[in-house]
Amino acid sequence: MTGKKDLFVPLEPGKVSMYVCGPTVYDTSHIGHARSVVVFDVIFRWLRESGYDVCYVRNFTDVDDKIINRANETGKDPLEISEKYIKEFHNEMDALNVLRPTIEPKATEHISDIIQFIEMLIEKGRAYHVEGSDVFFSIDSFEGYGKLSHRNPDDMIAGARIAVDQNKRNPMDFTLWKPAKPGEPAWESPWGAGRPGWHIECSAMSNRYLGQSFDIHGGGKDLIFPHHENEIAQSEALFGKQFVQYWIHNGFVDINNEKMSKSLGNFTMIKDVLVRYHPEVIRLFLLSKHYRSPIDYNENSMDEVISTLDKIYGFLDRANKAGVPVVSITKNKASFTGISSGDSWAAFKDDMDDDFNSARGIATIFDTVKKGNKILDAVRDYSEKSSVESLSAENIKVLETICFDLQKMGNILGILSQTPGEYFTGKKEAGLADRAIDPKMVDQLVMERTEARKSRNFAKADEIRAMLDSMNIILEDGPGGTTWKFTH
RNA sequence: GGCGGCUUGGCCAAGUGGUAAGGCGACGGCCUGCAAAGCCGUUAUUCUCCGGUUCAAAUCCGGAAGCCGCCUCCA
Repeated sequence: MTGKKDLFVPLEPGKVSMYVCGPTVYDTSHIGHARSVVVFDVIFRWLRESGYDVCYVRNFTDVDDKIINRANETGKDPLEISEKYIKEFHNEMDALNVLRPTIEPKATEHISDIIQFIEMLIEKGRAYHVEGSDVFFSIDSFEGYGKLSHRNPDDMIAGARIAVDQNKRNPMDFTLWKPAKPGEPAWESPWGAGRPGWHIECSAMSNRYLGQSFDIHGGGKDLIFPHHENEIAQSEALFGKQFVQYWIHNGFVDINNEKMSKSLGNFTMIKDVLVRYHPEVIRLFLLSKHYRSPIDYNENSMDEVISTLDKIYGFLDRANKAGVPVVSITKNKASFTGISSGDSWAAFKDDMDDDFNSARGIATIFDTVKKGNKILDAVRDYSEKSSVESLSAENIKVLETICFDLQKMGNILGILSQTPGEYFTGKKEAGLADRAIDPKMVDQLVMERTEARKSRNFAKADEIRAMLDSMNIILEDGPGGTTWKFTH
């Protein structure tokens, strides 16, 4: 509300109530939806990690003009449309390793809450019903209108782009309830059969689950006006107290430096991105910039993030092979009992405590990986046996802490959910499938090269390596033998 | 027209008063038969420009330029 960073103090000690505007389920979700969801997923995870009992509500708008239009276009039932896209949304978010919110309410399941809310607004003189038309919220009845978006209603040229409904007392008044046309989804109400306007559902549902006043409200930047402004007006006009303590708005995802738009035809859907990239690459990318800034989706950036994730898993793999047990914390919490976190985790905590600065958190991950690699390098001479004994007990302990810290950080960002073995095997399989390469053939060539190297026939060895290189395969001669991987 | 934001090395990107994190790339070195990976070092005397405040500014204030978003459905 201040437009600045403020110290976070929840309304109720130890508890956080958070409401985030979810999607209108009329179409496939795009990368921009993914950013919002992933950003708030990390915020949710971090608040929980910080010891708060978090009630996280994210709604589905499942009744709306766009859904009705889509239904008319396809000849399907609106409910069928919304169900289809809710399911799709869930599948994609699961793939992105997004935790389910505490509650995911749907507008259509809260019609009576909405009607009651509107009735109370009318009673208080904050809303009015125009016979044969909509119920409108009267912005003149609410003094603070425009305080979130810093707009003065008088300055806004209402109706500059669309015709103003002549029934409105003030051109800026917005719809709370609108009558249904024949065939449209409708619910009985004191104002006839109809359906809710867009903004009212969030006021009604947040009130239902979080109360008249709650801690955090989030959503995309574009929702600031009019959506969130209108929510404030509705809720504060009715309850007379501050609606939300802290507003969090995430920035947009651009595609090759252009805004996603229908006219440019550059809508980038989550499912398409998931085909191209590992889910954790997508998450890491979405978190590589501060959540408030715009982020640009392009091939170059994605390639960079691939290297990033490879580097982190690469270290875990190295540590694992050197005898430091590495298991995924998300899958195996119990095995981490008894290990305490170290300096790296403390640094990461500072990063995240400062307005959820995931970009800085990722830098801390790099520092941590470097620290670990350094230790492994220092004992490399002894690593030929690649056994636990080659590392001193002290080193193992340090490395254990480093790996534990990394797992904890990964668990907040929603990455490192695989073991390094699973990760690299998965990558290899994806590469093989993409390129239609037979792994047996690769293994055969690698073996031949190993033989050639043994007999010091380096010319032949290099020839084989060049051949594999042309198939985008890179060899790594390590203490445990030669391994290979795809360049991306 | 109104409102808000952004401008940091070749690229990506942290950094809201104390003397420029991190990543990618590039170059040099260690390691290697040669590589790869990893590690070490180098790569912005300077943060779009011009003024001002301050002992001290990328960070605060004023002005200019460029870019972007919102004001209509939009994450």
